[in-house]
Amino acid sequence: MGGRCVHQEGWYRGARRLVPSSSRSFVTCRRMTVTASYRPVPAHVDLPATERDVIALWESQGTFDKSLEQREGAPRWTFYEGPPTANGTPGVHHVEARVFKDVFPRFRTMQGYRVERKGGWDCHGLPVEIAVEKELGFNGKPDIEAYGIAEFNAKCREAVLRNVGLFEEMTERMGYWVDTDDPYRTMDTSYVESVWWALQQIFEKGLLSEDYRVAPYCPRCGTGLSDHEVAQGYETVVDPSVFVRFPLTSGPLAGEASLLVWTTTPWTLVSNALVAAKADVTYVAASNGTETLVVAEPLVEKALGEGWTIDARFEGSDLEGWAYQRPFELVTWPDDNAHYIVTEDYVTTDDGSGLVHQAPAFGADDFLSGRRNGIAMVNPIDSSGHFEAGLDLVGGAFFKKADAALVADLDSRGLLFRHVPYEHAYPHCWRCHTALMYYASPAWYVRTTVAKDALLRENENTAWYPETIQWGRYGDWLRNNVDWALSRNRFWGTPLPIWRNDADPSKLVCVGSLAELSELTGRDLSGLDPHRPYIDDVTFTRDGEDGTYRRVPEVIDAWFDSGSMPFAQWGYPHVEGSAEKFEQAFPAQYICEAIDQTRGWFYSLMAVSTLVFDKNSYENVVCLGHILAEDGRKMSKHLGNILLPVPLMDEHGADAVRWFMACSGSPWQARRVGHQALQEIVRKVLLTYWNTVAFHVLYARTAGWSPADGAPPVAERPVLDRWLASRTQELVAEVTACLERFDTQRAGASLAQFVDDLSNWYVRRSRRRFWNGDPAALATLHDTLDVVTRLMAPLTPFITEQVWQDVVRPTDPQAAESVHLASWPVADDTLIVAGLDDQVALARRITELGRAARAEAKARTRQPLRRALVPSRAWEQLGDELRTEVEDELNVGALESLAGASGDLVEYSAKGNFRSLGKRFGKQTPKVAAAVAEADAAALAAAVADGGSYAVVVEGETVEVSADDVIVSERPREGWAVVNDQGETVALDLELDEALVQAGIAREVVRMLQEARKNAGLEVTDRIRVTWAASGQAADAVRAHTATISEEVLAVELGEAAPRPASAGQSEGYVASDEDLGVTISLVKA
RNA sequence: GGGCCUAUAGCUCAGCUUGGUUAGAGCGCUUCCCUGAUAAGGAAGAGGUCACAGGUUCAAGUCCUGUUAGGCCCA
Repeated sequence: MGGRCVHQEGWYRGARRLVPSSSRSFVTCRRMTVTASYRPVPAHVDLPATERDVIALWESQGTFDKSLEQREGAPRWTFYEGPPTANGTPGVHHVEARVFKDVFPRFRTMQGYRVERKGGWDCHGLPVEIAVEKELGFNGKPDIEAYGIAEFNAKCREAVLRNVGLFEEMTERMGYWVDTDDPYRTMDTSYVESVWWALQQIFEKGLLSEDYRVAPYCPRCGTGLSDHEVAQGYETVVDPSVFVRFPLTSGPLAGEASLLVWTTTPWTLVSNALVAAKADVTYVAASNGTETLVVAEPLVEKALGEGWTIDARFEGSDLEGWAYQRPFELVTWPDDNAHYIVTEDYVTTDDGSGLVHQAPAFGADDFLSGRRNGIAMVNPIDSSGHFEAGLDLVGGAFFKKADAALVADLDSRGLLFRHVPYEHAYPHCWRCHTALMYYASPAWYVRTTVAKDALLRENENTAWYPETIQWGRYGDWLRNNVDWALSRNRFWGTPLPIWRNDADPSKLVCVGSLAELSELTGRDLSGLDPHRPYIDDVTFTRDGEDGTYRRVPEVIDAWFDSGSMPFAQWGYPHVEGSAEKFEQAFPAQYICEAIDQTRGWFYSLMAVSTLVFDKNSYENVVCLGHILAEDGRKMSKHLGNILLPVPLMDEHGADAVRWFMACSGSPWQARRVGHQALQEIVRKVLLTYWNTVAFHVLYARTAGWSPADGAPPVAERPVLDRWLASRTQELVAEVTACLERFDTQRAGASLAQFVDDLSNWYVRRSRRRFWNGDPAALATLHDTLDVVTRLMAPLTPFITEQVWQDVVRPTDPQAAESVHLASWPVADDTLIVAGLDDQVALARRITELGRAARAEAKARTRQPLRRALVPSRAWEQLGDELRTEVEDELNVGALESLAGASGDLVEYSAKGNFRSLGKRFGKQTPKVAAAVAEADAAALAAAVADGGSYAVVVEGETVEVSADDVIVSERPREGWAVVNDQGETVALDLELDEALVQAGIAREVVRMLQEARKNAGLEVTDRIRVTWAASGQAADAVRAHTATISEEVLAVELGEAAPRPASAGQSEGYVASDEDLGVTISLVKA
């Protein structure tokens, strides 16, 4: 097999199975084909500008479409796009989720899967209505009705798509590949019909029903809210908290005492029906000399304060039936059954007085208690949240605004015991921020509680990232599942497709499509807009039945729309071909949103598909933490700390933003995004990678080398090549494993470390070989860049595409036309050399120590030293090749073993290796370690050196220790610069002779000339003519090293002469001089 | 009141699953070194009660319990 073999196209080759990579390796790459060479690459790159070019390239090549066409017939990896409501401008937090929605589909596509990415828009719902209302200056439902539902909904339809353009711009700019040409839209007729079909399924299972319930209700919006909407709207507010006297009118304390009742909603006192006590709590009648009050015993002090004496005790159950005088007589009560004490389990003694005021219309517990006790429903507040106009004191007042007047009135009548502001979290409408009422009204429910076991089962089978959500936050929510309040008394939503017989309200028909409706009505309604108000006009009768069927007025919760997207995006089951599409793409392998969707989309998806198909619609769900501003707070206009996504990407590049989202910190955690973090990514990751590419291209072009020219097999290349090849394969395995478990953080850390090693170790150490155009080095780096480019492609699709176009594609006719059409690398185990990475790590460790020793001895690196000594074990492990690397790096003549030095040069020390000793000796570990430390280290070192063991005595017992049990350090004695750390030692021989000094000077001169070359603006390949002037030792040194210096600086001539005076003839040469060195040079381009 | 998450250097964060000798990185600061790709790189220094208190263990940043503080969610 020929060809450049690192990447190979067609890992998936169109057959209906996955074909793993063949065993082609990049060991031998010889091909006779003449290949074009690398495209020139600028050393400095403008990343945002490059990204715009790449976007244009993708556009012109149709790359995204090709990434799907190429996988025609391949196994699918299904992704669902959670539809944003395009009802606002996109923010940086949208980028976060979209990065994750892009990375894994790209990765899986490269792995050979077909990953369809159908975009979608959430079109219905209150947010849209609110925005339109605001635009039209409306203030509630009556305004809308006056305006006309048809016109209003037309405005909503228009508003929804108004910001789509902004989302599309951001989507394109960040490189998120999603099909925005053919998105699903929840307002489309086919989508609505799918939702109807699902509701019909649920209806037929008896799980869709109407009930009176107390539910959170927004009086401004005039609709009930679902629990997950309520969940989003808690706000901390200060409410009046009042303790009120309810004088007793029956029972043993009648006329003598009052109940003390606590509430934070004084406006509900108008509708008080009952007081609840807890049966098994002790209540007391307490007096302070002027009055007697009844409270729960544990709360006496908290509720009443000091100075109260207890007159009598009662069990809660004793209180049952005692009547009291209600706090307000503002509303007439229809019967006599009210205003007495009942017992309820939900009463607690945590807060208040242990006596709870109940108003059945305004609390869930109150409602159930009222129903149990046959209490009439008294509700003086209309659906807009205002008290009935005719009432005294509060007539026409908005419920929240009535508190002050009511409290003042209680006070004036002597019923107010105490009034303190109370700060608590109270639910508000998540869109309009109006305080919610808990309000009894009829509503349609999906009986999700019936499916609770199935939901728990499906959750068990779903993989959550991070997994704590599964049975933590989300599982908790499922276990406390309540029925889904589905209906909304609104306008812009999927109409609830239930028609009720007006003669017999128990007769209901749930319609699953316009076709069914056509059949029922006997006229063709296939072209009907299924929205209000048109659908409201559709009525029908049925043979043999009296009355007319009319649609119920409600629309449904938009969350049900989004939860239906797995099938509704295809119009399933009505649209032709939708069944096949649905079956191919259900369930999804992957969805991803931020954590706020636990009770939103994650739930609605799971609930809908479990109810309809008895199966969850996603297998893996990634749940992201929120993005915060640089100051650690939420981004908000109010705080002025907003970063807009497109400008942010135009400044730093989308790749940097993507890398931040995917790889910086933990994605599950709330994270701070800021300019500094992004700049660091650009500098440390992206530019380091780019510079390595630029370096490679520069020297490959200089040498006229291209991959087709071939190179020796990897096994025959120098050690650093073998190391890099091995490390690259390990990187492939590591990054693949990380991405397969959705761990972008670790994948990013591995890649960043690799790029750093590549640039700052491999390339730096191998520069000389690149200057010389060594095919082994060039081939190694080329193949590595090819692999790492593909590994980085899902994370940073732009810069990798540019590199692909500059480096891989021009040099390989078989290369895919885009990196995103290339196949994912598969680790070639045959290239992995066991232990090599450790050896190289040791070499790097020793150079580190050597540098430290030089710094300590103030021996600058350019001054060659005769030799450095390292422990014998390290010396052996390194081998010849790596010893040479270390010698070069440290600028020493030779790296020698300490063991070879004369005996008194080395001092041994030994200490115990706790990890090893601990396993063997347990409790005795510290004693054995102490014995090792005290032993004769030289003898011990000698004994264990050859795999032998050494006996130490611990509390009279002899214990054998071997090499693994101890850490032996060798430490040279005086006259040496020594750095010793954790068993590794480097000793430098600091003695200089004339030859070394001269070599040092020569190297200074080289350095000087190189700098001069650079300052003179020469190309790296330019030859030069040099003249120099120096005296004494320096002159001797230059003379002695003329050949070396010339070679190093590409001088065709290096003559000793008086340089031209600086004042004259500067145009003919570049002059530099170093006073410390006593050398002046002058150079001209040859 | 309940659930979950977090607490490690001035700042941003790894490390905790699987306990091991002297707890790391980057940014910032100081002093050096190196540099014919680099907006880079390297060495040294300053900077840490690994939130606190118990416990398990020969050994705890890591495991267990409790507490405190912050965050998110729910009541």
